Amino acid sequence: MDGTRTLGRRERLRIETTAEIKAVAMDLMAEGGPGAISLRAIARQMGMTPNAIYAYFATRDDLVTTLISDVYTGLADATDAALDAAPPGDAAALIRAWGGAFRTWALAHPQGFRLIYSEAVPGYLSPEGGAGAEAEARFCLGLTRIAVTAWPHARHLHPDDFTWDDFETELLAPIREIFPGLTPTALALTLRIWGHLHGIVSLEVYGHLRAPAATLDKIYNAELAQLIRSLGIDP
Amino acid sequence: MDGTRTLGRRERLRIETTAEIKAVAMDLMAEGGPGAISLRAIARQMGMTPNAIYAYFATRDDLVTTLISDVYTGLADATDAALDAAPPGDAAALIRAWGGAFRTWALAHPQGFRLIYSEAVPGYLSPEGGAGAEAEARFCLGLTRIAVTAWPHARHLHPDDFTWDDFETELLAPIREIFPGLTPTALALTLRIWGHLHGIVSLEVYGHLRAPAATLDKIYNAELAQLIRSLGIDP
DNA sequence: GCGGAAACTATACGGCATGAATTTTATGTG
DNA sequence: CACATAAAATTCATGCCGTATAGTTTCCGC
Repeated sequence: MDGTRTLGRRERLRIETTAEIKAVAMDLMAEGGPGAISLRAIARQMGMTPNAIYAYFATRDDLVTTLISDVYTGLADATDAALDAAPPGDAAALIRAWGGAFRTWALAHPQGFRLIYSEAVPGYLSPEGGAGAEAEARFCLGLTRIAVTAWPHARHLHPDDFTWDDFETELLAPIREIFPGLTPTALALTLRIWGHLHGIVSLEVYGHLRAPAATLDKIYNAELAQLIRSLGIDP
Repeated sequence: MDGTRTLGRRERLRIETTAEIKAVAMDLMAEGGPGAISLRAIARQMGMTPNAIYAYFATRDDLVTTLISDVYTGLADATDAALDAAPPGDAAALIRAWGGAFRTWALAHPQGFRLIYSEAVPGYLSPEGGAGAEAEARFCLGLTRIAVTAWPHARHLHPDDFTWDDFETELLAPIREIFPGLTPTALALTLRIWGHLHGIVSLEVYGHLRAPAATLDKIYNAELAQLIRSLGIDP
């Protein structure tokens, strides 16, 4: 029995309209930034009354939360796919794949980047735990995998300053289950690497790095190269 | 003759009111974030009509631009002061001073950090060249000074991949005048270091780094320590 | 074919930035 | 001191925004 078979015209329409609302919202965001997402603009675009949207999303914030989740999922999909396409044991290749996918995605979806990382929607308050929490966890898990893969080469280069007490156990448990070889210092390193790449890409996306595009490519490649070196991996 | 002596009551009041508008706007931002900056809220707080503010700032965006400039100036003052208080030739001390001042300022002024780095004001569009451009230049100049100071130790650790052609000359000229010893690769390194620290602090300010405050301190200190090591400086 | 739910519209309220016109207020000058 | 003038502030209006409430249409399952 096919589950979708039982969908009546009603629920099919509902799904399609929901998708259209999100698609129009994404379009508005793509040109105009996250702040351009408004129920009235979406309704105008769709030839509807603003209030009709309330049949699909309880509030504008609910819609934005869904968008953040979708967009972050897209980012996590991109980095995961890059990781899957790289040779699993080759830490340098994993770094180049993940790092490249991250920046490529960010430059292709600058407004999406702003949406998920800078609360750029006027009155929006993200729900507890954050909007794209699940996707963000998956996104970071990829980076953690890299750190775990590289750790045998890297551990002697980094002072072993951290213990598991430095992290909150409820967040920790699922990660340690997936990566039994993870150490506290490797986790701290993971967060720092995240920061490095996030920072460079973030400055680039927001236009603070006033250099030609080709130079920004070189700078990011230099960053990845030094990251690989700093993890004690042979080029 | 004292220049301020010639100020009449009128201009003194104007200056005071302008200052009060900015102060109230800062207060609103401190509790409620950059998005809470609204002319009506400011006017309410001051017991005025919203339109009265137009006598002091042409538009809300003008006010925001001024605020960004003020806030960024505060950040640049903080990092400059830290740099001035450190032993000039000691690159490791400069890094710890600058990096520490940067993060300390960001944690003390999280909403200011959001204001200057993430365009979090609803419909705000920053003018050409960016709002806090002068302060940002000064802020980056401090970091450049560190890179220049450390470069003799660091240069053999970094492949010399960059040339002056990689950067735009009009932005470059004033910097090269201040730092005759600056090389293109050192400048690229400066931007990358900016990215590293910006990214870690940014993730922390936005709550993406879900770890206890003490751990975040340790992570940042580990970052500064590794930065010093990666520049070939003895501890 | 009929009851009820889902989808949608109409109207309204309060908040926002801002423009134009107007009144109030203070200043410098005759 | 009185008055013209410019600055400061108010009032009124327009057009955005989210969203609450109430009413209407449409379609599905029984």
